[in-house]
Amino acid sequence: MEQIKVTFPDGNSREYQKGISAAEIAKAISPRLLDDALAAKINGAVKELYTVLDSDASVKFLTFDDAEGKEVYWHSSSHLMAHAIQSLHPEARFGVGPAIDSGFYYDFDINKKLTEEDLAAIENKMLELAKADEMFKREELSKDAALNLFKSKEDPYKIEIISELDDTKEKISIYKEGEFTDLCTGPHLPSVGKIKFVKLLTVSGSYWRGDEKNKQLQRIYGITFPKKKMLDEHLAFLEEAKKRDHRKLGKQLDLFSVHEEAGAGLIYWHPKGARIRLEIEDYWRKAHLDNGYELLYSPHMGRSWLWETSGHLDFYKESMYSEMKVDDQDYFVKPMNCPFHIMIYKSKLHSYRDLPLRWAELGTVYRYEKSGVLHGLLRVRGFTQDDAHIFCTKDQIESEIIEVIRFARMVWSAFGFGELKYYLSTRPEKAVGENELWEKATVSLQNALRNEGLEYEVDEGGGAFYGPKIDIKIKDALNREWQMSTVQFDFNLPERFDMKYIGEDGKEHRPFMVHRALLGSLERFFGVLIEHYGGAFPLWLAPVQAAVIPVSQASLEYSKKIAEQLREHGLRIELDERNEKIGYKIRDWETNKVPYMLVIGEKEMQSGEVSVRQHKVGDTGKMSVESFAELLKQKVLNKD
RNA sequence: GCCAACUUAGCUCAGCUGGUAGAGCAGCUCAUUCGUAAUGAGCAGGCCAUCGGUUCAAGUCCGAUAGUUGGCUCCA
Repeated sequence: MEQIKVTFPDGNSREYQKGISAAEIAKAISPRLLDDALAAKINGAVKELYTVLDSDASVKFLTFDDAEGKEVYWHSSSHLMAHAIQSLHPEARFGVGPAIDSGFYYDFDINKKLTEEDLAAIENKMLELAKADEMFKREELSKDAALNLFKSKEDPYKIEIISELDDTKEKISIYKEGEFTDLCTGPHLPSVGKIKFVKLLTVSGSYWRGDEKNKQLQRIYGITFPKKKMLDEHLAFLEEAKKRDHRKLGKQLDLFSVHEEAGAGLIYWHPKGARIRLEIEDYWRKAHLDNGYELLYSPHMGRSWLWETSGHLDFYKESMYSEMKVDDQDYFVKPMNCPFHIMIYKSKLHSYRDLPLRWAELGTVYRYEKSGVLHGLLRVRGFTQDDAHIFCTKDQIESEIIEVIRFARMVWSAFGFGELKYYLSTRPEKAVGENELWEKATVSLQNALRNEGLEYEVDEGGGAFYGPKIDIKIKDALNREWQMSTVQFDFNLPERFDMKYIGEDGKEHRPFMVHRALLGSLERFFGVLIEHYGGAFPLWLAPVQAAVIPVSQASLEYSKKIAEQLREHGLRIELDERNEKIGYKIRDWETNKVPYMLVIGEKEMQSGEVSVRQHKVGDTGKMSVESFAELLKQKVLNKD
């Protein structure tokens, strides 16, 4: 019998009989591996465990610990859910059901409007079907055969998908699992029995293919796990995320509000929230001034000429608020700051010696967002961007981009976000600007990332029509990713506004323009920050840095002096004058997540010290007022 | 905008199949003067989101409007 050589990820290789399946190899290695394995990566492609090997190959067994293993697991779970829905509601027709980053969903068309209460029944059915432990059987078939199959099942969505496939290019395959057959590329688990723990999370409407012109289907999101512990941990994570919800904390800590009577999606910053914003802005301004930026202020509205010239009235109108008449002229509230910065640029003739210009503004813009997408601070209709525009020459773009990336990293680490992810988006099919410009700009973005030694993902064709870009995502304390920063070239606006500078050669040249936002918007950033810190802000941002708490009225006068003394050090201090027991007041400041509490009673009056209690830590002993002030000032300085 | 759920005191929530509203916290007053996560008593607080309908009777049922929440390609 012919032998083949199989190489494993650790570099070792072994000989097996030709025609052996991946599952048999796993079994030969250890029964435990066969048990844990969900699929196999054969020569770089994820395949079913029962895949047969006919020639030398590299094989990696995928378990639930691998991202690709999870994907197979959750994708198979979506089939299982569809199976359960079909057996409970035979009239159901199915859309698509992929695995997602955290679980899976399936879209389907059924007569009944499902509510969250119906999910339990589907969950139970899934567990029941999983017990039957049916295999996922793959079959390949021609386009006609596939069409006939789904015509017989009267499933218009699958028919639509198949009719767009080309079976001369790719095989059309279906998977059967017990009674349930689905169009699918796979790969899948060997059998549904691997799916042990199920939690269906939400049911919602979703348009067929995400297009609101199409029929709205129902979507169920769910997640599954092989071990109970994993499910429990996931549910605990969801619970923790709920606790940190910025909308909840915003109310609880009196940071901000939104008022339906006064308009949805518009944020009111309360004194404590505004205090935090002020600290953010102060840091932001100083950082920009220290890093070669100039700061600008620009109007909140502009005449239609501006928006016609910029092109916003052509390609951005649906996100802009309607015009208002001023002296019979149409004015628009700004959705972006860029045209204003360009007007400032154009207010005089520029020499190449002026460049680069780095102009930043905390610019408040208003954009129409559909009512259904508004979400606390994260998706709003009015917000302040930490916007900047860089105007430079061709020779400067690379160093400018390097500088922006370096600056972004510095700002993010100041706010406690060390782990960033970078995404480079290149030229889409429809684009303005010459190829050479795109090439040059894209290379400069690439070089900037490489220069900093950063890993990045490339989204081919994912750039805006006016230029390539780098997006930066941050990871918060719960490991969730947020897209925050963006650095975008713009080949459109300099052209439209006919921007120029006089070069060394005495001739007119077009400057390069880069849009750049780091925090994105202060509202959204604040929301992310609240969740990242769970409302317990670091000292330098905390609206109240320390509360001075007299044990009884007897030490009130002395406490007042201490509070005053600390305020003179520039610290944000509150004095708790309430006639309550010490335990009550401590509890109150603890729940308000104030970093420090100073307990002042008879003993402290005698010794002239303060008793320091730290949030979440507890009593940390006595020290002098001055050394406490110095400690705090040092921590503020270090953004500790 | 679309689908679903939701909207009751400042906040968090009860209020069963229709019979005109309840708790805790917060607030105010009084007593207490207290040593590291809730002292006690009392008072006050609501056009039950808004508008309309069904009914002898609506917080409760129906409809509309506004808002909130979860979603609306992470592509078989």
